Amino acid sequence: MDEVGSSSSCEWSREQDKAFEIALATHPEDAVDRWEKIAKDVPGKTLEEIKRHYVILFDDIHHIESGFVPLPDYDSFAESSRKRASEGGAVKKGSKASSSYHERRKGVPWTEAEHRLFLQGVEKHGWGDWRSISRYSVVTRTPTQVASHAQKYKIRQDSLKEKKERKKRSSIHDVTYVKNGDISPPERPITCQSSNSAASSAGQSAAAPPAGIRTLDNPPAPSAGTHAAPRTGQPIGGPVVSAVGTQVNLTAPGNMDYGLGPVSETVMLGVPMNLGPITYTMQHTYAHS
DNA sequence: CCCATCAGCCCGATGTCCGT
DNA sequence: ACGGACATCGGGCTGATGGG
Repeated sequence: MDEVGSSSSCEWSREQDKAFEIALATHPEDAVDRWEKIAKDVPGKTLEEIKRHYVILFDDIHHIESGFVPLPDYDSFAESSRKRASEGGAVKKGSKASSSYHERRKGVPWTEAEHRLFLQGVEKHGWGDWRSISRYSVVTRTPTQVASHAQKYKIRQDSLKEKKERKKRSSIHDVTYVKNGDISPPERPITCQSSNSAASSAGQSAAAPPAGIRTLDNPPAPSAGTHAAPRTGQPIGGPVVSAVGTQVNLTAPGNMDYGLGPVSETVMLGVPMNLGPITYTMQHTYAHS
């Protein structure tokens, strides 16, 4: 499995990697002639190379999950955070993380693809079975990471329900109309302010049905308003929209949101995929060094 | 002992305020 | 109008804890 970096004959460019991942997602496991199709989608790679790459990838993830592979060298991250800390001056409030050598790893934002897989995994394995979800659905994440993501996801959903009709952060712009001299904020701001909170609470409630946890069943209606002023690097709108970070390179409908309905159940279950900005290939490189 | 859950910390991004 | 400072929020990671 250490061939990734070493076997120059089968060097994979970033583009090829991406094409490979997308092809994996496009052609489900049970697809007829799956590998032929995938090979066709990845320029410059033969069927054999495709298969080998898949095995390597799968192996890597398995090894990483199993803890056999030393984690990527996060020293660079640690270095930068250390630098930041020192630049910022005082170390923050008695952080127990001040165990000098143990710097917190920098988080890799969840991609929309991962989150979709997560939702599918929940659907398939049930809420709480993070291990199975990690193993068969979101293979790019450890059970712990899945659980952590789920925790935040749940909190997010709860808060959305709780705050469906009120903004977290008040603003003078919340006042958008006056009713019979009674100056009161509207049930929900009409402003198309695209702050996370606004977009997800106000915007979402305007555009989508009440955010139930199972958003797969709750596709938000298209809303020009919420999508009008996207925040850089953030998927727009939708109940779970801010659960994930940045730049999703999926070719998807314009208003694709997390948990947005008809994700084909056949899409990529149990297949390593890292659409979006996640640089797992990098991690594998580490793993193979 | 393993795993799930919870709580808290940390950091980056964004919104708002305020001085110029 | 613009830009900096500060406040707030969201998301990811980690440690503690409890249950099977």
